[in-house]
Amino acid sequence: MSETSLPEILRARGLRLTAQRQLVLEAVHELGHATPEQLHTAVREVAAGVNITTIYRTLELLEDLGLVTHTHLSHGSPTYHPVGEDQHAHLVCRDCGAVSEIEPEVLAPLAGELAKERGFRLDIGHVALFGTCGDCGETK
Amino acid sequence: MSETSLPEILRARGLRLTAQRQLVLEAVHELGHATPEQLHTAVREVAAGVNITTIYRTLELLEDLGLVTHTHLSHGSPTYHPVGEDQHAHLVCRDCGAVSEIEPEVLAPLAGELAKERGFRLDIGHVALFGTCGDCGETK
DNA sequence: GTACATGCAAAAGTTTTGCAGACAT
DNA sequence: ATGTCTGCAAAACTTTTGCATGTAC
Repeated sequence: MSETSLPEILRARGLRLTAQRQLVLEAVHELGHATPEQLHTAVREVAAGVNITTIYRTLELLEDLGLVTHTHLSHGSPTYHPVGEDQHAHLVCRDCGAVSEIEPEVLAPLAGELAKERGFRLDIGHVALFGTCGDCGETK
Repeated sequence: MSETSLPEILRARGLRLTAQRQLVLEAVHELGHATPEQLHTAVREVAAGVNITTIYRTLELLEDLGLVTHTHLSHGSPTYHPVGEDQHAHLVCRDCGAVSEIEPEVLAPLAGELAKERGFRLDIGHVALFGTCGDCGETK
C-alpha cells in the first residue's frame, strides 16, 4: 500500500492536490490493469460527479509524474497500471482473451541483450506478449 | 514475393476474389506495418474509389484467413503486417516514437521458456516491446 | 486573490453497422 | 441468376479541446 506520496510529488511541481487525482490514482492501484472507462466507473462509485474528461487528463498527468503507465492489451482502449511496486509483463491470449502476468525475471535476459546490442532500454512494465495460452492451445 | 495464393484460400471458403482484397493484401506486404488509414491511402493510389470501410472489413477477413496480423504500436490505431514470411518483433521508443525490428532469434529463448513453464505459445509476429532507444537514452 | 482544475458541451477521430446497388461466380 | 462485396451514409465509440466556473493554495 505504498502511496509514493502523491501530495509531495504534486507540490514539487507546483501542482494541486485534488480529490479527483487521489481517487484516480487509488483506482489504478485497486484495479490493477484497467481502461479509462473502467477507472471512470470505479471512481464514480465513490464520487458520482467525476467526469470522464478528468479521468483522461489525470491519467496523462499521473503518467507524466511517473506514477502510472499504460499498455495496449489487444483491444482499442489502453490499460493503466501503477508503476514501481510490482513490475510485471502481460501475457495475452488471443483466443480466450485471458490476461496473466509474468515475473520480470523471465524478461531480464532479453532486456539485457537488447541493452547490450542496441542500447535499447526495455520498459518491462509496458510489455504485452500475445499468443495462445495453455488452455486454448490444448483444446485445439 | 510469395503471395500465399489468396485466390485459392478464398475459394476454399466459398468467398470471392475481388480487386479490393488483392490490393489490400498487396499494400500490407508493401508497407510492412501500417495502420488502416495508411493502407487506405496506399490502396487509393491505385484504385481511387476504395472506401475505408472496405479496408477494415478486408483486414478483418485477411486476419481471419491467417494472412495478416495486427499489433498495437503505442498509439490508437493498430498496425497490420503479413503473417509467415518475415516473422519479426517491434521495438518501439516511447520518447521519439521510432519503430525498429528485431530478429525472431532474440525472442526464441523467451518463447521457449514461456512454452515450457506456462504452455503459452508466443506469437512472435505480434510482439511490441516498449522502452527507450539508444539515441534517446544517450541524449538524456 | 490568483492560477490551476474541473465539468460541461462540442469537436475530432476511429471503427462499426445497415442497406441498396454492383459484381464474381 | 444468386449470393457475396462494396460504397455510402449514419451511428457508436473513444479521446481531445475550449471555455466558464469552482477551488486549492
